[in-house]
Amino acid sequence: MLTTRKSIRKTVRKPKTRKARSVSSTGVSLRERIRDTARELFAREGYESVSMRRIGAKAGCSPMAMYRHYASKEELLLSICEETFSRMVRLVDMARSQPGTPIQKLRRSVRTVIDFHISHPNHYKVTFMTVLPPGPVAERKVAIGQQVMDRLQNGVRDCSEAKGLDIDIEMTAQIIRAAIHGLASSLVTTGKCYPWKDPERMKDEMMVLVTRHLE
Amino acid sequence: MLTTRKSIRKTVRKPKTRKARSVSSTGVSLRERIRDTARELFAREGYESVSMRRIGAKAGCSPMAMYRHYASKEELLLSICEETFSRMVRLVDMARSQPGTPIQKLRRSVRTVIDFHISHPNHYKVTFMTVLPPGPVAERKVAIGQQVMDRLQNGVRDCSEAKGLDIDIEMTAQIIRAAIHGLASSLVTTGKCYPWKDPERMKDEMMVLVTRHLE
DNA sequence: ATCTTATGTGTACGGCGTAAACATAAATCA
DNA sequence: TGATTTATGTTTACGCCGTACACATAAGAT
Repeated sequence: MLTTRKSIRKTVRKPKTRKARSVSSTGVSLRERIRDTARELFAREGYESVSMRRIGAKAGCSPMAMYRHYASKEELLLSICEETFSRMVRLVDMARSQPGTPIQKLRRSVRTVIDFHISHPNHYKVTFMTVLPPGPVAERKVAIGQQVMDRLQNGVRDCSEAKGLDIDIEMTAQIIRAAIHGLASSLVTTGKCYPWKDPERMKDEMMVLVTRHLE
Repeated sequence: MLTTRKSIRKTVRKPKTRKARSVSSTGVSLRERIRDTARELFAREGYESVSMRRIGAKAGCSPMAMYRHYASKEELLLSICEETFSRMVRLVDMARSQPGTPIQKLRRSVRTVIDFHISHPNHYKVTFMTVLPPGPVAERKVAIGQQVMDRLQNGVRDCSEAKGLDIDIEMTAQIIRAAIHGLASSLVTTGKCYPWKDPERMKDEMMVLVTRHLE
């Protein structure tokens, strides 16, 4: 309800409570409305095809209003990516905190992430299928995404240590990551227009394939 | 040497031999120069970050000259994708025509495609990591890419029939495709900036993982 | 009440993709 | 050969784009 935000361009100030000027009847701040609108448009029409002007029109503000909340169109995109990554981290942490053997936890993590991507194609498309031009913003995105990889690697390490396996933990994690993205991108991009044989079974088979040597 | 091209906007005419006007001393037509320049720039800076004006400047022609060879910026991109796909098809066909058992041929195909992607990151980035906005051009791209999938599926079918296996051919091919792209995109995007553990072994392990149940 | 800060709008600029009109070299035909 | 047609280039111009900048005003803080 009381959404507090400090300016993005000025230095940090004492974060006293301050209500946003225009909080709609739904209780959603303009900042969130902009991000939600942008995510939907970016996913449906592609980052570069969507103009700030159109986002503003759909979110109900002037184009320049968005620059009070996001320094640029790129930063707006990055903010969506950050949200996606933080959700992924949360999902993986939850999956690993549930009871089970290390291999069960790892597979649950992988499965959870895949399902998250499939059921949130907008997040996936914007976060993983949008290439933003090389530069500082792109590098920040990579750094943030690394948090998920760290979790994945820890899951593999647990399996390895529990069974005393002699495997390359880093490489195994990277193969799993590649499998997840290969699957997710294939399913998300083609969507319903391509006759996938049985997505659920495909997910299971792929997951088992890349983790079989851990059990 | 004698590069013949008919107009892209006028109706078909009798295709008599006709030399292009400006074939540089290298024997490379303007059309090829534009495509090569565009591929390099698209791969390095991203499709949307590169303007037709800049491509023209680097290729040595006016911006509008390119519209005599490609109907739009999108069609220019599609032309690069077509080139990539046709090379992939050629590579897979070669790999399958060499002697060997079906499984050997399949693995050789997969390995060849992966290596092609890794050693031609520009082609890969432009063809597979550039999302062009939904529309007729995007659909044509999917249709063309299907040719490669057909080859892959045939390779899987050969394995299945040779051994009398009871597997889902279509799904297996799709899993292999997903694995290829997961690996290629991971390796190509992060390039040398990420400390991959041992790309060659990673390729081998992944390839074996997704084809093990075929031998 | 006054001051400060947060958050909105209006206007303007340089760059974009490309339509339209024009120019001319090359090929074809008489 | 000269005339005509076709292929292939340039110039100009239009309507969008991201966003810098200047300004307006609402919401605490004092």
